[in-house]
Amino acid sequence: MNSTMPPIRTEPFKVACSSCNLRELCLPVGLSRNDLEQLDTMVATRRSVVRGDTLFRAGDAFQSLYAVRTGFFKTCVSAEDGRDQVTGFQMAGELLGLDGIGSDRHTVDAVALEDSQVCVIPYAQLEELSREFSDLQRQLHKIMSREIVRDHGVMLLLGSMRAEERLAAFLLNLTQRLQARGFSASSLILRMTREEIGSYLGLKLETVSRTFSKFQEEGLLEVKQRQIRIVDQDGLQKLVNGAAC
Amino acid sequence: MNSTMPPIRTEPFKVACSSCNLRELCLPVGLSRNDLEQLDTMVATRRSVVRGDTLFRAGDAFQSLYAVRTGFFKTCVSAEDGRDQVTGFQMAGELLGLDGIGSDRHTVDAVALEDSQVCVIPYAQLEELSREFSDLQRQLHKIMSREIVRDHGVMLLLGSMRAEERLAAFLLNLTQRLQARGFSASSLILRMTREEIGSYLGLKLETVSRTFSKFQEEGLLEVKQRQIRIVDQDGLQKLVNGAAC
DNA sequence: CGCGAGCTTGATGCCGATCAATGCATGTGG
DNA sequence: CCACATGCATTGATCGGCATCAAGCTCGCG
Repeated sequence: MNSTMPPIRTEPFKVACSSCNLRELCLPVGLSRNDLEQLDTMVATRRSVVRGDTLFRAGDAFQSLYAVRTGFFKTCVSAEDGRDQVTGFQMAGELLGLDGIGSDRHTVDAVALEDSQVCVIPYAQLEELSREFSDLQRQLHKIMSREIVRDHGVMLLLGSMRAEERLAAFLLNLTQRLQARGFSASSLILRMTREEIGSYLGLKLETVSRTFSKFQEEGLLEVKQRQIRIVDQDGLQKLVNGAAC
Repeated sequence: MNSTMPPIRTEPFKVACSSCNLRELCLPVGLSRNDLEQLDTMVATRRSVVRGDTLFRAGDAFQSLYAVRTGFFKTCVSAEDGRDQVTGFQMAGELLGLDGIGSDRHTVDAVALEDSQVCVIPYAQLEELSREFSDLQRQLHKIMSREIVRDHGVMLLLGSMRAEERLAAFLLNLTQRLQARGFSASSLILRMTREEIGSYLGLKLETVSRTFSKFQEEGLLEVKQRQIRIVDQDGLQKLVNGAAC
């Protein structure tokens, strides 16, 4: 494994956080003008990852965090026996690599589901800078804490929801995050396969497919391959809340 | 909810991290003499929680982290409809409350499964101190990152393992942590009910019970209510790795 | 001593996995 | 431009693991 690394393309031209249109969603949230300019000095490079390539793999040395600038990623853990589990999907403004801090090695694979760009955030510098700027420190801590809380939500989903509830929760979460980025709340194109959705939700791809079909029959969704239109958002929400009981 | 808070018992006598026998497992790992003394000034109080009581509840304002000094806790998230999910079990040296940083409110309930004591770590002070002492900062980040990694492991378990594998993984994890604290690697007393184990593992209590019985029949364990003796650790390990396939 | 919380065990049923076939979209080479 | 391959999605039939329902059992404790 980790045999032949593909050449890493970095683009070291100026990509200021302070003028990034994602600054209200990304690491810079809540930072002052001054703090932002400090961030700019640190986040000096981007990196492009083509669809299907990995940004990093489990076992790789941990150096940097990555903020998704454009595109879409999944992260997977895998057990020795080959089983693997998608642990999350990341879109613009979301951070990748937090798992690596604890052991100086990444513990998941991060795979681009479409051609993507990330901002490289050298971790040593981030730690240093966050010692100086308490707002940055606070923001970093919040992001990590929220990741923990998100994971707890996934555990609840995996541990106690049924297939329909899981898929409904997944779709609502996805649209909510897309909406925060200015996309439609009701219409989306899935970046991932049925199998990847299934892995994330603890279901087999056939079950995901059947559940999509069921939702369509019930008038909750319109499904055409990866194009999804949400027809009855409240209906989905009720499923998640278990109001059916 | 949160109706009548029980009186909070704090014991403000000196409980120095620098002389704590958990310092190799807890927040102070890897800190220098000097850093440790700084920690001492901050972690000034303990709090006792009797079995069945909550240390904090979802929705409570977040003020402090807590390090388990003695005893045993579980943390639970709950959905609106009442379903709840145990997200973890915490023993001596482990930190509680990280979930609260992101939103200034706790998002889980922390319940003592036996009479317990925790060290109170005022979070504002911890942030401040960790700006000054980079080793402390690094340690805090590592702890948060490891929590994320742990959660990913639970997702893998919940998403792709079968009942026997889940229980085997759970037991091995538990004994490993107990062993790190100087307890036997092969003999333990469960602090939680079958139902709580089931909630953590995404199983019903009957399934947990049956699986214990099965393990006993197969000569992997001796089970007498909550007293467990691990007879064949390798056998359990093989189950987890899916080597049975 | 008897009550009750928690545990065990059995019988049955259902949800989602598995196995298998077909359909649909995209891309590639003749 | 068509023929075919390939990857992904859908749908059906069947199976199995775990949930559910329902009794007893154990043990600690008032």
